[in-house]
Amino acid sequence: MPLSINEVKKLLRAKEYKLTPQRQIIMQVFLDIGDQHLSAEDVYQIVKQKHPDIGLATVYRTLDLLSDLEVLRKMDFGDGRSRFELNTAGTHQHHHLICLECGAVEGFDDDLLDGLEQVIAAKSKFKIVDHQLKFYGYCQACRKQEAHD
Amino acid sequence: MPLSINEVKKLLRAKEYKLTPQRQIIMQVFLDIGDQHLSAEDVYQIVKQKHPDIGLATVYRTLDLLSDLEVLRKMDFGDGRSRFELNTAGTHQHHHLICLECGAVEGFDDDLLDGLEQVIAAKSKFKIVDHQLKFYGYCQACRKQEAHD
DNA sequence: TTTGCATTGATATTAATTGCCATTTGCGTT
DNA sequence: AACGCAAATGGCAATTAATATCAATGCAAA
Ligand SMILES: [Zn+2]
Ligand SMILES: [Zn+2]
Ligand SMILES: [Zn+2]
Ligand SMILES: [Zn+2]
Repeated sequence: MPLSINEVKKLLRAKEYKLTPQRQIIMQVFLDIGDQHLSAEDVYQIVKQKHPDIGLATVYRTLDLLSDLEVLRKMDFGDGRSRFELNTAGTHQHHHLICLECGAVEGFDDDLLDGLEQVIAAKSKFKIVDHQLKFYGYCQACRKQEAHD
Repeated sequence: MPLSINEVKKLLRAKEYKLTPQRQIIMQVFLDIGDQHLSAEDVYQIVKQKHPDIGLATVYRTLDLLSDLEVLRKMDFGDGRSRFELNTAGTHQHHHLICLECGAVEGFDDDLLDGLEQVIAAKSKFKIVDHQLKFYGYCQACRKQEAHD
């Protein structure tokens, strides 16, 4: 659970990576922005405001690197681009509600599935290490505007 | 639950669509091939063997059309392309195991989540209409070759 | 047969991501 | 402080899935 840049630095060092200024800048975006799901382009636009000389390729590389370190979590909500968020709670407890109307994504943490992995593992030959649960529906704003009930 | 071409024809007719030869050929791939998850390119390659004059665009269009009719189900397993499968059992009961080593995908049907939607809906402001559950791990073949236990 | 309209197939286009490579940077060693 | 070198960067080309475009085709009704 990396809460600070220093903890990220330790994780990088442990795998012989450096905490470059660019990596620090990109990491800071996620530490600042809170509970949001950003695409690579999102991050690029935010970062460019204060650091116009950063490259898009570096953003992609850094997001992948931080995902490998499990500092970030790479997700796909079906809109054709990957999205990234801070991996604070363990992956297992974090799930998503996705609005079919406007695409809004809301995260929530719950461990209701923890027992389920063993049940599934017993029925199959898989060694399960992770899971991902997404709910699709209509958010409150869209429910008010259209008749989705 | 469309088991036959005729049932698909009815569903198409109900929405003013025709069962063209191309659509029938593409649909037949899924009826023949059983429990697999095919990309548009996969379908295109299979279909081209006996019908070399079919176009890739038509494959894409037909897969989208059949997904709209809920004859097929469009899925994403994180390998950068959409995959399609017969939508026999309801979507709600169909889930997937994905091998992190070789990418193999295994489907299984289970209704263990049916009660969960209400629990989540109660905690959030979403009107939930669907969900998707994926498990990640290592398939039997990969477990034998590498030490993943 | 003629007209209208959905469908098709070839091709161009879009958009996210990755690959490539010359240049720069961080950092340990002199 | 200057050096050497691998790692990292930035700009841009290349790739790739998917979509858009559009002329040609085919079917169905009049
Ligand atoms: Zn919404
Ligand atoms: Zn989230
Ligand atoms: Zn495997
Ligand atoms: Zn399946």
